[in-house]
Amino acid sequence: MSSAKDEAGTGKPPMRDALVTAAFRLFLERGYEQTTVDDIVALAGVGRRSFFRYFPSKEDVVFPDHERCLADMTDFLAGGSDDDEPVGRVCDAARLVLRMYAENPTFSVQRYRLTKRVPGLRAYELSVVWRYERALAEYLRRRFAARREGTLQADVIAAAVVAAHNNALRSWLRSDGQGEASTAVDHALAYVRSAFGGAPVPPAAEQPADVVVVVARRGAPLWRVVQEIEATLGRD
Amino acid sequence: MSSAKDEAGTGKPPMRDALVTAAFRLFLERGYEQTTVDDIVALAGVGRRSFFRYFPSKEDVVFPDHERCLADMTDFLAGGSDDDEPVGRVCDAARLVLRMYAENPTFSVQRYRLTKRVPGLRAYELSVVWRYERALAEYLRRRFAARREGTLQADVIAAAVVAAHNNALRSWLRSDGQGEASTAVDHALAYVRSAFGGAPVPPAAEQPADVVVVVARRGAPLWRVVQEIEATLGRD
DNA sequence: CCTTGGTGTGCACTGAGTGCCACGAATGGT
DNA sequence: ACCATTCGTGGCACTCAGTGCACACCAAGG
Repeated sequence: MSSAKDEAGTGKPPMRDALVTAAFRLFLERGYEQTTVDDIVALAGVGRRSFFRYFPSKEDVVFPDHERCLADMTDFLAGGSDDDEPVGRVCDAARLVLRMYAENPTFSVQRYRLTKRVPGLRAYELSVVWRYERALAEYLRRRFAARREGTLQADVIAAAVVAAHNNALRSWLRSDGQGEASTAVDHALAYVRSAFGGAPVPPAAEQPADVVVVVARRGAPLWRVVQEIEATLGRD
Repeated sequence: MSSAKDEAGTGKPPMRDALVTAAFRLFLERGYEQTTVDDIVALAGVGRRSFFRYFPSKEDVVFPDHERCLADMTDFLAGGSDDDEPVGRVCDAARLVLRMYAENPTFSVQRYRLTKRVPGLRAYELSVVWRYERALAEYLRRRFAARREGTLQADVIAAAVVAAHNNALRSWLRSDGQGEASTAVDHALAYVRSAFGGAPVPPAAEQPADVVVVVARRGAPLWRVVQEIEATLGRD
């Protein structure tokens, strides 16, 4: 029904947006589980089959823009240079997600209230967040390839960045999107950076590191280890 | 069918175990998605309705013991005293999960291979891990209630502990359960503790390690670092 | 004997998701 | 103008997970 014409300027399919708005209208007024896909397509005036053409599952309609945001994040991480400080780069990547949420505050708050109440949506959100975390961790693994504990550090730092980001994001969502979201996230990410500070990346350690890692073979002479530590730590 | 008697000593229902073994036999030989619940109950020789009496969903049969482990973890965290160092307590709680995996190495490895290949099971595992992480975070939030950034630190540290634990656990699972799982997890958790200000590395490892990693915050007193190294390295 | 109560089972139903095919509207080549 | 292809869409039937309900069985106990 209605127009088969695309809106000028955007190449976006209007049907997809119609499904999202119809779905959220029903989700908000009668609940997620009480709304069937048939209800959504009836309200949107489209066939049931078309719903699953745009969204592989009913849960996907709740997170319509995350696929795009994930692609942006991977592009952002792939586009950096090797001179970037890895942890800072990952924090900037996390800010992309925040920006997406901040673009539609009311929508984000509605979705937050929905996912908080529906266990199935919380579980689905976890898989979405997990993909972001994996993207960050894979980037850090590449950057930390030279380190001895590179994969461990990459996984832990990625998890910490995501947790800090989500902590700030959720507090912003809980306040109905009042205030500037970026300041809270900056603050949370600063905490992570203070814990994992710019680590000593071997080739070019430009900025001073907060943490120094020393690896010693068991049986190595103690004076040699102390000498090594004093050289890097004692200067502070 | 079969015995209606409980096995002496254990109050476990035998039907539940029969369903788990039947399910895994089919999952391994023809895949998870290619196996229906009807197939499982047919092999186990029970009614279809009984499956859902023991497992709320098909995915739950893959993680039959996590509910119990989560209860153990919350009990463990609730049973501590206020004198405990919070981060260390949380690390010990994480070790409970590792212990559960290590109790049945072959089963754990089979399940790992399964969850790695099936996206639906990976998503379900995320929700399981999330509940562990929430238990750790809630504990830390209580312990950090006095701090100004208590909830942030609690969330970030819990996420880091879980990530470190999972990193070590997965590397152990990838090696078919060879070697001692606890050493890798101890190592990974030591990294997290070093990053978040707890004591550098409190307990000396029982097994002799080939390398000793010491992580020190810049600005920490040198004598303290040397003392820590001497305690672990010098004893050899 | 007839109650309870717990446990296992059969049946019918809802709803998500899929495969297949048919229809109509562009598009494109001759 | 004609046919052929493609694409977006809708309709139909089907599988399968999960649920509600009722019934059968078996214990203990009046």
